[in-house]
This record gives sequence, structure tokens and C-alpha cells, in this order.
Amino acid sequence: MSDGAERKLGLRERKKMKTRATIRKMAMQLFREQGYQATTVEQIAEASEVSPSTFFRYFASKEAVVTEDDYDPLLIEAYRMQPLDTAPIQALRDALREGFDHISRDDREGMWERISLTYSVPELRGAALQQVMGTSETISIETARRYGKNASDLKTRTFAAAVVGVVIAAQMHYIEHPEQEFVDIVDEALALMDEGFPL
Amino acid sequence: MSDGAERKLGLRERKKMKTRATIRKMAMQLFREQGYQATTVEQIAEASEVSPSTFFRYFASKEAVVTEDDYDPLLIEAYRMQPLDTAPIQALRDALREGFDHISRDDREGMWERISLTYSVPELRGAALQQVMGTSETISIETARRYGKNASDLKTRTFAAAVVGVVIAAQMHYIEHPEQEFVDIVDEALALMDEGFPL
DNA sequence: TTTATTTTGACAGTAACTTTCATTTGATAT
DNA sequence: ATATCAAATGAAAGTTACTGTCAAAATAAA
Repeated sequence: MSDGAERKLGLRERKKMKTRATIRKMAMQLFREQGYQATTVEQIAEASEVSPSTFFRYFASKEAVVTEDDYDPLLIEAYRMQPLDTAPIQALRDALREGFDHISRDDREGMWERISLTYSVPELRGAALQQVMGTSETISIETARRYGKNASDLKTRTFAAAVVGVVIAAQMHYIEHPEQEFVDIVDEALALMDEGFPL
Repeated sequence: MSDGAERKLGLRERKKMKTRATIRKMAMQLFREQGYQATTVEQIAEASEVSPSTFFRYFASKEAVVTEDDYDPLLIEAYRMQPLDTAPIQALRDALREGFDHISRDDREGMWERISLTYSVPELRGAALQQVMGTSETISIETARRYGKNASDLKTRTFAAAVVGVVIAAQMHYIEHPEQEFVDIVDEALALMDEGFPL
């Protein structure tokens, strides 16, 4: 989203991407400086040199500026591509590695700040978890497809929900250990799940 | 909350409980009739014969009317009381059974409606998940205490997060299968977790 | 009954969103 | 270059959830 194929897109499209990026950047800066709650949409709009109405044309809500996540589809795609004879959790772990390779450096830089902010502000936490639940559904569907099950089976759903639970736990851990690579933590957490949660 | 020890509480306390119950009841009725979003706090207040300001003295938000849950502490307490030589998941399953026995018939009646409403309205979903995350933290702490670990260990956290993930999956399943007992579904889901998520 | 405390309602305010509509701006064909 | 069309924008006014203040009313305690 930050670089890549942004040539060949017409002035309009490019301007839109720039506006979106600007709004997000300015918003994050304001959040950093004055806190999330204390920052109003009006301020973000002013700093980004757009009107408040325009802000809401780019982001569905103030929350979305932080929580909207562009790389979930990437990881799902990678999961779908794993060989069918790989066991579920292992397939997810492999997909995770591959998916992460396709995330731009820029986005990885801001990751800690975004995750950290997300879980420190109650409102954002709610929005993020909601999104994560969509991911659970997707994993469920994809897992069902891979192994010839039904996505609304208790078995499939339980599996998918446990996975996203584990990912959230990994995020919490990442917040406290920014020196570790996020992908490594998630991988380790999934490994624990694979081993039956040894304490 | 709906019956039990409400004698011996002084007129004031009793009135407060009644007001709270009334607000919740009226709110649920309005939600049922016109939908959650379409119902304003003003309407709820009017139907409950209190002022909007009073509404907010009883519930922190419109969401709280639906999502606030009084029996989490009950289940945690039951978990804490399990014998220490019981394995984690089994201890949780046993605690679940015991805890559920202490929930009043009234509350169990409205359970399906509340869970169902919660997950059908995006706003409520967010709020509920947020609360559930608090539960995860609590399970983590309690598990750490039981087995002499640290609550912020990746192992402990991963376990706890997986548990609440599994419970959410059970809730989703319950929504689609109201004929089954909720407690049975959760138990079955936890059993699946215990067996390493067979698909 | 009198006094102290709690609960309440009225009122005014903030901020997140929504909707509408006129204006501007970029894309496109002549 | 210019006229034309579609999309993006901004201004403004409205809705609603939620907060804070303060005086009046209800309740408890003496």
C-alpha cells in the first residue's frame, strides 16, 4: 500500500492513495502526540488539509484509521496455496512465513505502533477484535475447503477460533517484546497449539 | 440478578435493582421490536420511565445493556476451586458445569436472545469481544496461579486465548442450534481442544 | 420530625458520524 | 484547446451517544 505498483494509475487514483496515506500518517502522529481519544476527526482533517466529510469518505470511522488491515487477504491466499497433504496448523505456519515476506518494510515498521495502540485503547480493541472474528470465519471456510468439511461444523469453527485466539495472544506478547519479530512469536504460539498447549 | 437474595437490602437497593432490571427488559423489548440501532437511549429511558441521564447511571453505554454479563466471576470462582491435580482443560470443563448450575433460570432463558443479538449487531460484537478478552486475561492469571506459571508467559496466554476462542466458537454454534444446551456445546468444544482439534 | 445522603431530572455541551447539495477537479472526446 | 461528463470535495445542518453540573426530590438515620 505504501509503494509498489502506483505508476500507471491516473492522476486521480494516485491522488486518492496519497490522500489516504496522508490522513493515516497525520492521524497516527496526532494520536502519538495527544492520545487517541483527545484527537478529534476535525483535527485530523485539518492536519491532512481535507474537510471532515472527506475524512469519512476515506475511512469509515476514526477507528478504521488504526484497525483497517490490508494484509489479511495475503495470508489467507498463502494458506489456500499450501499443499493439501500438510496438516492444518503446519499449513498455517508455512503460510504465515510466506505471507509475511510479501509485506512491505514500511508496513512492518509501523506494525508495533499500530498493534500497541490498538490494544491500549478500548474502542480500538473492540473494532480490532471484530475484524479478527471475520478472519476466523475466513479461516474456517478455507479450512473446510481444504479438508472437505463444513465451515459451520463445530470442529472446524473451534479450530479456527482457537487459531485466532492464539494469534491475539501472540500480539499481546509482541507488544511487550518489540525486540522479537512478530512473525516468530506467532509461529511459536501456533507451535504451542500444535503441541497441545503445554504449560 | 433476577431473584435470589434480594430481601434484606433496604428499599433503596431494591428499587435500584428493579430499575436496572426494568431498563434492561424494556431495552431488550425495544431492540426486538425495532432493532438495536433504530432504538435510541431516549426511547429506552422513556419506556422505562426514567430520564436519559438516569439510564447512563445504570449502564455505562447502550451496548452495556446487552453485553454486560454477571456470571463471568462465577465461572472463574469455580475454576479456582478445582483440585490442583486436575489438568487445565478438564478443570475448566468441570468448573463450567458447576458454575452453570448457579445461574438462575431467568438468566438462562434470555441467554440465546442476548448472545444472538450480540453477534448480529456489529457494535455489540465489538463490545462483547472486548469483554471476552478481559476474561482471557483472568483465565490466564488464574491458570498461572494454579500451575505456578507467569500470567504473561506466552504459554499461559496462548492457552487462555485459545480457550476463549473456543468459547466464542461455541457461542456461534449455539446461535444456530438453540435446541442444544449452551453448556453442552461449550463442553464439547473444550473436549475438541483437549483432543488436539481433530478435523 | 429533622438532618444527611443518595438518587434523580433538566439542561447544556461535545464529538462522532450522516445526509444533502452546490462547487471544483480530473478524465475524455472532439 | 475546449466542451462535456463523472468523480471528488467542502460547507452546512442534523442526529445521536455520551458527559458534566446543579438543584430538587426521595430515602435513610437520628
